[in-house]
Amino acid sequence: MSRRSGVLEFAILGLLRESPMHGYELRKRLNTSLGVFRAFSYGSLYPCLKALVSQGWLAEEHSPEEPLAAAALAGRRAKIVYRLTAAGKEHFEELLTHSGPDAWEDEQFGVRFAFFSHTERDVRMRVLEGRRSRLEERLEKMRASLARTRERLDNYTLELQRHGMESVEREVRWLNELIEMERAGRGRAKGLHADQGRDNTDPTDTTY
Amino acid sequence: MSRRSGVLEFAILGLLRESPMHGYELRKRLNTSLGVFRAFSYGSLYPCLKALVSQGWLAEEHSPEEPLAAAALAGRRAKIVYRLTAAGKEHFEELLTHSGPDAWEDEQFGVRFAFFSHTERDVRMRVLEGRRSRLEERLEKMRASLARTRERLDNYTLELQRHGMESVEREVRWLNELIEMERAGRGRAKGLHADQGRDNTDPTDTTY
DNA sequence: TTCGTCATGTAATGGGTTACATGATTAC
DNA sequence: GTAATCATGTAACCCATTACATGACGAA
Repeated sequence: MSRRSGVLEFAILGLLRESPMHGYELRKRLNTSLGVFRAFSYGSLYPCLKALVSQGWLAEEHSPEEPLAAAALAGRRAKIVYRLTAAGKEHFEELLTHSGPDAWEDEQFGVRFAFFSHTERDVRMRVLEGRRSRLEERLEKMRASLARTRERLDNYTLELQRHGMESVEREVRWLNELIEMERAGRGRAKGLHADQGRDNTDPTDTTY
Repeated sequence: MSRRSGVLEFAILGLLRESPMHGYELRKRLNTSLGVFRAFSYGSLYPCLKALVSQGWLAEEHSPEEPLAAAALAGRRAKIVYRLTAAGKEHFEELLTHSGPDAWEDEQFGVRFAFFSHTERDVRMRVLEGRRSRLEERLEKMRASLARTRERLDNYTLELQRHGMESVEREVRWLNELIEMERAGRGRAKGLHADQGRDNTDPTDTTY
């Protein structure tokens, strides 16, 4: 069995590294912390959690703070809190440092970046620069294709293309700034995660 | 049977509306004309083409310009040129005007826009405004969620979020300009597709 | 004559959603 | 008491990719 998504797995491990959570909350975080980049449904999440548990990377805790045994006997379905095991933590650390060449592809880059505060500086640089050259390569292809086909495209298609290219160029500039800052020493992240006052009581389902 | 993708189908019909093509070339166009938005593989394309044929929307033409019968007898596999049938054209026109509420979702908007020169002005306006309000709604959610969680996010996550929001804001501004232009009468598209000098002889596989 | 591109196709697999089913807890 | 939200889960399906298989054509 089953369900090894890569991004999803990575994101779950990363979020749980900060603090234990149950699935429902995990999903909300998944769809906000990771920006616009990804949105997962329960149909993906829960099976993946189970898989990670059977891998030994997560452990289930059947809500010890259960409001007492009153309901416990009647097969009452409990909140399941997931927590990263030692092995899981180790595995996540592995994934963080390894970061193969698709760490800078569209699907992965977002999640990777989201956990940069847990990532070594040199790895961060590799990923940022990898991403940048990936985008520059893409830009070149776009420019070439545009030059070849410009005159046989209608204005809307042209405008679409132009806007697309500008988006990519904009991301390149963004990466340039980030790389600059990393180089300058002040990584804009103070170091590890800011762990003050996590309360966990906010409403509203946040799927953009 | 099988393979009804929505976007892919739409794009194929739209591209073939301009001129007949065989699958291979169709794919290249798919991955350039539609900008960064989509990339399809043959594994999707060919089955879809077959399906569209059996729907009666496309017709196959087994390359009449075959360099003569010399090879024709030996079961030689021919280039298959696909052409839009009358029914297909009608169906595409249908799709263009109908444009339900997911015409302005991420998956569809790109293709829709790519064929705006075949689209009535009022439909164009509906789609552009629909897209814009979709994005504004998204922005609001992002802002709200950011306000709620700002202080417990590390700087990288924050930066990711910020950049994500800016991207959306940028697209909104782009839409504003487009809507403005549509209103001003000069739709930036002269009308129909520019049909001069289609030569069809360019190299290089263009998948960004 | 071999290499790169053109050209068409299929089966297996992957990664995800939708829709459904269930039930607890909170707020009105 | 009832509606919304919290919470967990499964099965069926969908859309697309990957890997593979096949072969023609042109240029070096």
